[in-house]
Amino acid sequence: MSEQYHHGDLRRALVERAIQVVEEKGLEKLSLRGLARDLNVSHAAPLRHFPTKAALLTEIAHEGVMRVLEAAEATENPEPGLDQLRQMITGYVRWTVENAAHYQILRNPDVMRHANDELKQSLQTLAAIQRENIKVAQENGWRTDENPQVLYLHLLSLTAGTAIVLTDPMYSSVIHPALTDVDIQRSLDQFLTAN
Amino acid sequence: MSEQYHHGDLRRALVERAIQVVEEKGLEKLSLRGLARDLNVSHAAPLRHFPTKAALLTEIAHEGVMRVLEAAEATENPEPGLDQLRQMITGYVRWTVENAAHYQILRNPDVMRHANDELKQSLQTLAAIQRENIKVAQENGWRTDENPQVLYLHLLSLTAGTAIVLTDPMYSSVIHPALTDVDIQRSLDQFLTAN
DNA sequence: CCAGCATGTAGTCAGTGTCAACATTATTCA
DNA sequence: TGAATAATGTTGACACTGACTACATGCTGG
Repeated sequence: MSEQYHHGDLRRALVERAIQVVEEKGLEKLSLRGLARDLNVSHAAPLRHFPTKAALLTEIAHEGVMRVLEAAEATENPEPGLDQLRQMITGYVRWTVENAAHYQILRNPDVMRHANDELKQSLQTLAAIQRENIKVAQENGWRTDENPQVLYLHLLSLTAGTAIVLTDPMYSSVIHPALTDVDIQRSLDQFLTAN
Repeated sequence: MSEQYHHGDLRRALVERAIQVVEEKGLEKLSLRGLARDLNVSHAAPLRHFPTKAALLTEIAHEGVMRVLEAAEATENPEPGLDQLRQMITGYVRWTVENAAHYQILRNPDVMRHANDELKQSLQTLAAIQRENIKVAQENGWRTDENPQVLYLHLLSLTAGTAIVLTDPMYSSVIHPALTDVDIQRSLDQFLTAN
């Protein structure tokens, strides 16, 4: 058991501690050297696992998208069509609310500027699933005469927007604190149940 | 005409150059010292106008919210009710698309963490106007039996979400490039025209 | 077993935000 | 008007950061 020199799984520890730091102190306060200190490791050790700070954030973002994908796909008894679409949206929003800090890293514009192919690919996959669900819902009679592109834009805006409104400090002072899960679901359903 | 020592209106120049830098190079690359260099002024001069970098961003954010407010209120022939609501949403989204860099600063979580009362107040004003417009629309027969809180959450999510989807690089690879203003309007109208 | 690789360390560099001490210009009011 | 004072700008410093290099240590497979 090498207690001192080698950490064990520094790579993993960096990712987890980074998310924790963003929760506690905000993205602004996240630094590689700070992480190194927290993990009792020299200031340059993180660079052995991530060549750059942006690479660390990219990895975290990629992991976030994968988790969102799981959450959006974790539908119970997915009755194809509108029901599946509904569960997907709800799953997405639920994950972002429960992982607000992780989600904040994921939607940092500077992360996307350095996005690697892996991250881009996972975003494409998420988009494909969303488009497919819209298609199936339309085949099952939902808004049959609406342009799928328009429906996709609306779906994306509503899910991302709801996630942000519920997690971003910018909106916390403006959103009624007594908002319940039922209210959130009702808001999302405005889009789904309308004909 | 003091050409050398005094700048003239350094405060204003800092705000404008900062927005420009974010457009050109991203928020990540914005630095007070860089701004000072660009404006041919010593590295500490900006601190005479903004005690901290966060204060500069806060000021820019505040100005942004004020402009959004104008854009959201600039309704032509505002027929009270749904029409006014519609024009407000469209104005908001249009401004964000035309001022994507400015909007990006505005919704930086780290800005909100250091928000001053002025900024908070302007956000409250915007929220009040949105709520009021919903109330009037409901009084004029739109979705009369829906909870106003739910409608407000939905409105906020849809406008913010649409703005972000259309301006954030994260979504540019996923949104169809041939999306027209008409498509965007149709997406927003999903919420408004439904009964 | 030991050669090579993965991982960690120490030292350094340029760039940054912020502060304090000082310099210059603008403004106010006796 | 002119001198005190406020506003604005400069210089120099400090601690912190991301990143690079050279070196040290531990691990693993031929």
